[in-house]
Amino acid sequence: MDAVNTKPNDTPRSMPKQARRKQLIQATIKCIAKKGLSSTTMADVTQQAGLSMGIVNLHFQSKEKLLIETLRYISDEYTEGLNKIYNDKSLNTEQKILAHINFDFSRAIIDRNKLAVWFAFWGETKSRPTYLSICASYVSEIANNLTHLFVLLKQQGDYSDVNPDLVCTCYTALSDGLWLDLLITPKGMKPAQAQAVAMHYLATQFPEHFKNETEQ
Amino acid sequence: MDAVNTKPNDTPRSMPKQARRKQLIQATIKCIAKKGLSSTTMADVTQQAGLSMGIVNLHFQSKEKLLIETLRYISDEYTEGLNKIYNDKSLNTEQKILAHINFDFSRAIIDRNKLAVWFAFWGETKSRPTYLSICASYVSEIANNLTHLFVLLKQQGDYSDVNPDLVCTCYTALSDGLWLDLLITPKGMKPAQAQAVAMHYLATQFPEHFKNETEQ
DNA sequence: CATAAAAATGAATAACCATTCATTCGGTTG
DNA sequence: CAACCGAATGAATGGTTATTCATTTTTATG
Repeated sequence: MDAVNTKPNDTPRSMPKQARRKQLIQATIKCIAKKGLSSTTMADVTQQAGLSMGIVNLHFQSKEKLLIETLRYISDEYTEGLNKIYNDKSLNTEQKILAHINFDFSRAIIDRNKLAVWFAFWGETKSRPTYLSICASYVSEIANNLTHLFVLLKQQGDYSDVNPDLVCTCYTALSDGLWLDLLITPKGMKPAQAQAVAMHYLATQFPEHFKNETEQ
Repeated sequence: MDAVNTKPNDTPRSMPKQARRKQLIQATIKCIAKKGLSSTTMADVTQQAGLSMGIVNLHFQSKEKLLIETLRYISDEYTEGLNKIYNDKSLNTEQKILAHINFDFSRAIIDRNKLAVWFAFWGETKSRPTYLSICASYVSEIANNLTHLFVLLKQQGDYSDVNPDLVCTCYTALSDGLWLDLLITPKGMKPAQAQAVAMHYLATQFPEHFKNETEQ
């Protein structure tokens, strides 16, 4: 009978519409993590948010639209975090790549609640074109940016054999797979360890820049 | 109004119980791929199987048990395929690793219907202890076997810097991430290409054994 | 303070769905 | 062929759930 409050303590009715939507989306994330996508109900979500039954339909029209906005929310959070790094003029190429990896395994991203949401939606992409197109668009955006970073880094060392496209595909897949480890073997795989695995791969491609620090 | 028949054309009532169960599990896989886990109903599954409503409860007691057996089915298919390779006396270490990779990207495994099922269940592991324990057990079984192969291969070359545990974790995560690519960007990522990415990683660790054949 | 507008409520509704079980079907046995 | 028995059927049941909307509560305005 605990944990029934995603609401920011005081939630006046005057708060902007967007804030209430965000509150409901965050409640949805918690519910999907707690009960699974297939058995989160409107009642669960609204109760988690500390609000009443009709509220979701008021703000999102339907459950399906709430789910779509939830997927969009975590996609946007991810791509915006990466874009901020990519656009940061104070970082050089190597630093941006390091920042990218740090971000991929940061608290906000590898939160198991959110990981559960990612996988739940991925599992439905085949049957929901809307989910698929949201995923396809963030995937291609990120790939473009990251590949470009690898192209730049390639020019800064003896890396004639490196294929930036391949490295981007490989790094991205590796990172997704490590997220799975963090989700299903939380006791066996810690965030720092996952990040070390990702670094290990980059060290194979850019040894002059990313020292292999694997100890033990 | 097509595709409503997973049943092996003739399905006499006399067929062994196990065969009917398998038929229903295969129908379940198709339904999860077609409609998503969250909206496959008993009616969908039984209709897909060409049978009547009550049949699932007759053979599995409940929908939940059918789903558990479906997860177990694809887990077993995967681990049994790998164990067959691992136990094949006619293969040496290098050949076993190659066979493992071939298997990971073979038709039967990267079938998008089954990939959708994997991800759907992974998305529910956080809320379903039973799903989690099934996943945890196949993960550790495979890791043990694959790590052992890397230990053996390490002894067959100048690989003193290679960490077999790390390579196993990295390869496994990479392979899972590539499955995701095959699921959500089927047009951008082909099976052969995914396999090439996996080979590319292994070539970084065991260059004497796995030549890097990346062209283009 | 009075009034209007906006936001939120939650009981009622209608649709949906897993499960049950009396009945039917098909194969086997003697 | 008759009698039997396990397998399969599918209409009926009861519980669940998304959605609606008349009502209430809160905020903004003059």
